[in-house]
Amino acid sequence: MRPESSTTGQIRRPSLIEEVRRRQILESAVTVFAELGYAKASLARIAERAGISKGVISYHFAGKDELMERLVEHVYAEITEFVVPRVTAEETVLRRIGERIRAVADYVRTNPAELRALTEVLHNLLDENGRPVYGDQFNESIYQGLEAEFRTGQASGELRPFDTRVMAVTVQAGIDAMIAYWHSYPEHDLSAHADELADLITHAITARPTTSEV
Amino acid sequence: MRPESSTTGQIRRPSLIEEVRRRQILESAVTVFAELGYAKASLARIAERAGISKGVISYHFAGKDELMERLVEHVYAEITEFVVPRVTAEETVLRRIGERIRAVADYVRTNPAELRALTEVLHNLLDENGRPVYGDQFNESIYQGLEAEFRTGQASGELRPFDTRVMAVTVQAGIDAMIAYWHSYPEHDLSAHADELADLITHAITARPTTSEV
Amino acid sequence: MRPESSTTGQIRRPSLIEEVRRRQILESAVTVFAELGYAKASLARIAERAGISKGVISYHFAGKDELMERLVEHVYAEITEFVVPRVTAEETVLRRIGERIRAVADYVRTNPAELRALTEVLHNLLDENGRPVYGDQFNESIYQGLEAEFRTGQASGELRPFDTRVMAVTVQAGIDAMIAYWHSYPEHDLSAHADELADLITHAITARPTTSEV
Amino acid sequence: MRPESSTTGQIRRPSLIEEVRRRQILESAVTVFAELGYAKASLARIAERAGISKGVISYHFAGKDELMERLVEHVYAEITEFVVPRVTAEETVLRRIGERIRAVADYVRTNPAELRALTEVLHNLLDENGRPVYGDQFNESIYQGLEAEFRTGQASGELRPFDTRVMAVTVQAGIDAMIAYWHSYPEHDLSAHADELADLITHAITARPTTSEV
DNA sequence: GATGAATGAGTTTTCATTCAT
DNA sequence: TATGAATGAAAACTCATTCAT
Repeated sequence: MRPESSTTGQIRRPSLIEEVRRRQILESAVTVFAELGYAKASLARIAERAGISKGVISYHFAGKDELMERLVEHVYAEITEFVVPRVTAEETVLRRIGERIRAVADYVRTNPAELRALTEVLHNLLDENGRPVYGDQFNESIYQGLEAEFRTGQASGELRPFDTRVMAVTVQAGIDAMIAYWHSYPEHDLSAHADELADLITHAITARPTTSEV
Repeated sequence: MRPESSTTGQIRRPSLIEEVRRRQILESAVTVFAELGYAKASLARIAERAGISKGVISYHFAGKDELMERLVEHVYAEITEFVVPRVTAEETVLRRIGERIRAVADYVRTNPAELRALTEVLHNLLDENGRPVYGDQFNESIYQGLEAEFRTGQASGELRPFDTRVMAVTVQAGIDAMIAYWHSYPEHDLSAHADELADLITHAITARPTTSEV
Repeated sequence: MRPESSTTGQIRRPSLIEEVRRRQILESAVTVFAELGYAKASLARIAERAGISKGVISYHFAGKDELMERLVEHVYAEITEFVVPRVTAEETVLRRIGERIRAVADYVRTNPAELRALTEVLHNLLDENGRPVYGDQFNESIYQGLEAEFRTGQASGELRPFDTRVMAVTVQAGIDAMIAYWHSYPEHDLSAHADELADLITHAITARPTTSEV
Repeated sequence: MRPESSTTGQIRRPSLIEEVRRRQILESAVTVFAELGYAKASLARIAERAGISKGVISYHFAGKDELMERLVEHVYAEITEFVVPRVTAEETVLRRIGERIRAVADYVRTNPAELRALTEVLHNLLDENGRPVYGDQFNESIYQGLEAEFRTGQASGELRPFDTRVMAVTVQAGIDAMIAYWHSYPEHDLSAHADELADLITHAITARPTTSEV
């Protein structure tokens, strides 16, 4: 058993070697979840992929659930680290939205498995009561970030009035769908899709005279 | 074993009682997939919910995979039956798009389990090689239907020029996300979301002078 | 999965063949618990002894815990069925106590494994909070039966005054120890022990002038 | 590995620090066996309780079995040290028996975990052939001590004639049951039980005219 | 002396599937 | 047609033990 907490109640600082092992296990888990999907991603296969025995996983993680939670954190942190600097470097709301889309596309092209694994876990992991662990609680922070952008743009007159929550949900859905589509059709031009999606959203949100008649 | 084909080589016409049983099983399956999620939906639980023994399922379906494929067909047919007449009754492209969104929202409000179950199976079912059975191949017909609409509108000048495939993927993603969001937050106003989403898409696709600068 | 309850909520009447299987499994379990002790009595070994696969046990019992609870009931019922008629046939308190002891000794000589298995489970089975499932709640009914006897005898003047609870605990302990001793030393004369124990208890409980000076 | 014997063949004299460690481990083991029971008392939990790593236990004890054997010795020695002086201070057989009972009760009230842990190991520890390590071989010395007392009393006429082995087994069982009962019902008056038990045994063994008719 | 790390056997349980009746 | 019964593989997890540092 990995010493989770000492009798002094201090948080144990993980040793270097442990850090390496955990990372290695997480990366195997990413591969396996991405390739085999949630339902077939067993600890045995993750261990096999990592070239270690099953027990090692149990040693470093309290259980499969903790492993998956760490996986989510790990991938999410990695994406954020990649995307956020590129977004904040832009100066207008429209450019920031567009850059967000392109940055995610770039990340996904470089790390094709990561986001797939993240999605698998996010969509399927249930808590002990059968409710999704990351229902939309997970997306919530993304939505709030987008809504803040939208409100800024609406205040400045750059953007038209619209329901920011619906827009946020839809924009994020468009990004996710772009990725899923590319996963299904790897020969699809991801960059072009990203540019087109950015343009689509620009049309949807920018202020200008229009007559909705749907 | 259920006689799949007679010695005469004819396709066996399912008896009435068989049809009833299959429908009963499929409906139990829908409930169980919706409530428990893909990973926890076992044949035992589906049988229990239907009040029958597990063997019956094996008798009427070749296996769990076939049951899931029939479930997908069953729900998809049901949705289509509900949505298509409402869409085709509309006369402009914009109204048809809007009606499609609202019809799906109405369906989902009346049959909350159906689409959830469909999503679970669609997202998770893999073939014997571990590839998604319904990658985006499943969405393909939806995309093509939307693209046809878009091209009609573009030809008539009603819609601006854009990549119809990206638009189709994004519109369908917006609809799916609307449903998923409502599943997470049942108190969310689904009708308002549908209207807002229709408006959003209208802005994104209608022709008018604009200067994209994203 | 064994159909535990139908949708009608009726208690399922176990079929004959199921009854036979359950009895067979319980008897294998008795043997294994008696021979290997609680800690080494695994479902695998019980199945092996019964010549069936592990799955069969899971089919007929909800889990290892239910199996053990059924084992306790099974053995306890068997002993009671054997002992009670012999005890109730006697007419004085002293003879009933003596007959109880001898009857248990006779039972144990005929069924050497049963009581050993019972003791193993009784002593070791813990509930989910780590408390003994059959703490003394199990002995409680035995104690109360003995106390009723004692009070009857005390009321009639046949027995001297004493704390009936302590006496009940001690008498039962004497019986259990007799059995355990015989298990350790199979060549020990169990009948003679039973007679001697009956005599011992007779001295301890009968009314007559005495001067306690311990 | 701990050097069990040097190359000179001498028995290694354990260093002070080693002695301390072993005692610390044994005391943690006592706590864990008492609280969790035999089946759930793992080396991991013992190490955790002691605030050390599992490896330390392996260093100081050849294995879990040796640890348990040392635990038995340790607790047994402690009890003996506590009980024997009080017993030998008494001058008649009856008083020595009574004092033995009361001393054990006093010990157990002061050290509630010790005897519980002892019982757990005694009842469950098996040798490599699956036989109990401490069948009644462990009780043998206790029985012999009691039998010596009884024979002394019988020789002096203080006690009536009876089978000393059966009496020894029963007296020891009465003591063990007293403790177990108190463990189950901590609010039970242990001292009163001890006095009553002593009285009970006095009646059972003292010489006086009686007509056994059981 | 002590530790963290790793192993591999063994545990219970779940499950899709098969089959005789 | 339907059922109860059985199977065997695979799952997650626990554990005593070993070993390099």
